[in-house]
Amino acid sequence: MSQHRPGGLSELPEATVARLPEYLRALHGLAEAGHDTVSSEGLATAAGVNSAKLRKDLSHLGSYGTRGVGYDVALLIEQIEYVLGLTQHRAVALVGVGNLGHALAGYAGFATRGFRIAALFDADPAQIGEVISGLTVHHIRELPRIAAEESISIGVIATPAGAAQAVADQLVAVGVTGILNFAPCVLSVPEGVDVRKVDLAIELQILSFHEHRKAAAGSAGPTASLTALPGGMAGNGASGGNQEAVGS
Amino acid sequence: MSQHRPGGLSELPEATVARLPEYLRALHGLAEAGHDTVSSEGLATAAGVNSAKLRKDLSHLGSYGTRGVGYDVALLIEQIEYVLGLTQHRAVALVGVGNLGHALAGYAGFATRGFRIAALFDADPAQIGEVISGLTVHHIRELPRIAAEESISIGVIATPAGAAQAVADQLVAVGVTGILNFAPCVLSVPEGVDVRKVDLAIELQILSFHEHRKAAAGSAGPTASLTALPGGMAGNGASGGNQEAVGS
DNA sequence: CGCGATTTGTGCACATCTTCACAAGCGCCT
DNA sequence: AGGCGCTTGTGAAGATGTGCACAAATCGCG
Ligand SMILES: NC(=O)c1ccc[n+]([C@@H]2O[C@H](COP(=O)([O-])OP(=O)(O)OC[C@H]3O[C@@H](n4cnc5c(N)ncnc54)[C@H](O)[C@@H]3O)[C@@H](O)[C@H]2O)c1
Ligand SMILES: NC(=O)c1ccc[n+]([C@@H]2O[C@H](COP(=O)([O-])OP(=O)(O)OC[C@H]3O[C@@H](n4cnc5c(N)ncnc54)[C@H](O)[C@@H]3O)[C@@H](O)[C@H]2O)c1
Repeated sequence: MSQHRPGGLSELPEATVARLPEYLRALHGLAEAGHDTVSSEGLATAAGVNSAKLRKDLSHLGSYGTRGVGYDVALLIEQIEYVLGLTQHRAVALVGVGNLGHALAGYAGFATRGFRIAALFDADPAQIGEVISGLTVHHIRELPRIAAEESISIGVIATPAGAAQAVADQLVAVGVTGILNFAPCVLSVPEGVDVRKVDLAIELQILSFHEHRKAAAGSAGPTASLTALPGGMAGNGASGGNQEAVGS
Repeated sequence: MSQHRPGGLSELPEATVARLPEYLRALHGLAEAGHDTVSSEGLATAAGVNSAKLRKDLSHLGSYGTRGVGYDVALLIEQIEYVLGLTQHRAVALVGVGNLGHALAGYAGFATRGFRIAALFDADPAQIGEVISGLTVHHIRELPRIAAEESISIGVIATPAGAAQAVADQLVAVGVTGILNFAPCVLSVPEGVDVRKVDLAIELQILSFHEHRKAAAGSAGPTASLTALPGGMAGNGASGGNQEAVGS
């Protein structure tokens, strides 16, 4: 047969990488439910995607499905965990144990899904020394020492936006090359460092757009255009001129 | 001139919609810094995107930039807020005030970016009646009454995964058509209801993949292939046969 | 041993998104 | 008034992602 040579990790399409964790979660669920094998259709449903897409995704890993049967659940879990680099539980540093940081520090999903919170950091003297879920909060200035001891590879930033860039710089300085940023700001990092951002407000605003769109479609008919645009005169009088986009 | 007819909200590419909130955040920063106008290059940098992409995105809104000058900051803020439906502060219901829910309930970014937490819900009798950031926690069974009073349009789910689908069903039943789900599970909802999901573990796993990839490239040269694949024999002996994908 | 039922893997066409490159438009300065 | 430099808006090409539809492979069964 083709043998296909899985190529390199670099050849995995980014969109596929983003879905593998979802497949993994679904597979763990299936394994707990006692399934030994699963069809692409079954797994696709559990993961909320199209089955053809799922098959194509899995084929990129060199895929060990069996025609007429499906995929071996345990084997597939192992494959995906390997590809994602989860076989070693990576050490994660969490910086900023405020409102959100406390919740994250106590989150069980860290450990159960391939990670280990290795250390907590903050800059506020009042927080230093506090123990959260068995972990002591260290001053951020201890980051270099602890990063070396624990071989931190991923950093999570849960500080206010104003401090995020400075924290990112410090993380990069101690060798962290993957950052998950909860602060609502753009981080600038050297090439080779990956940043992913989670912003609650952005998610809500995207939902809001769809609410708005649905409402407009309902009230103004299927051809609804940008009705009642704020026009141009509000902020400043300049550039006025031509905003007759109203009503239609 | 072209006049371009902004078409409808429906014509905005989804990728563009997902970036508008980021532009909006950057614009607010620029406004506070005292800028009246901004070039596509400047705004693109502040938002962390390519300037051509930004211009194309803005052109979809009918865009009122001025050649040779740039965009009027205040006007653009207004335009984007209108398109995203933020001119009315939407009412949000938060269900599940555990670890994460507490952090979300106390999050100031809700209010400052176009939303109003209208009510908190939980199922745990121990939580009912508690006041968090000025809001009382209600029993989930009061959802219908309160949803009607407050005209909730968006629901946030911060319950354990096992309860998420039931909560989603209840939200949909009271007319919510936009859901932000923090529970690690797939929600099934009727057509017309939008679900967005935030999963911390998935983000970390994607970062982990890139760490893994970078490490492999470094140690095994640029042509690094899926070295040391777990092989095929672990889960079960079946389907063995042809896993000589090792080394090569 | 062969056949039919089932399910994978993938070629292909289509859709969406990104990026470049540049003409057209605008304001400022002389 | 005219020219110049700057910036937008967009056509076109390429890259990436999606989904259909079907041949190929495998299993179970008679
Ligand atoms: N709370 C939420 O639900 C929520 C949701 C989405 C996003 N966010 C974002 O997450 C971030 C944290 O939110 P929060 O509500 O936990 O804020 P917070 O103010 O409660 O906590 C911030 C913590 O960061 C620490 N800190 C400040 N500067 C630091 C530095 N230089 N180094 C180390 N630690 C530092 C502070 O001492 C504090 O403990 C913010 O950027 C916020 O916008 C929060
Ligand atoms: N804590 C985190 O940092 C974090 C991070 C990412 C994702 N999550 C996810 O967010 C969710 C909540 O996490 P958590 O740590 O806050 O959990 P938690 O157990 O602390 O809180 C869950 C809350 O939901 C309530 N609840 C349970 N069933 C309910 C129902 N049917 N209706 C209404 N309320 C109900 C519980 O009473 C509890 O207060 C989980 O799915 C978790 O996986 C948490």
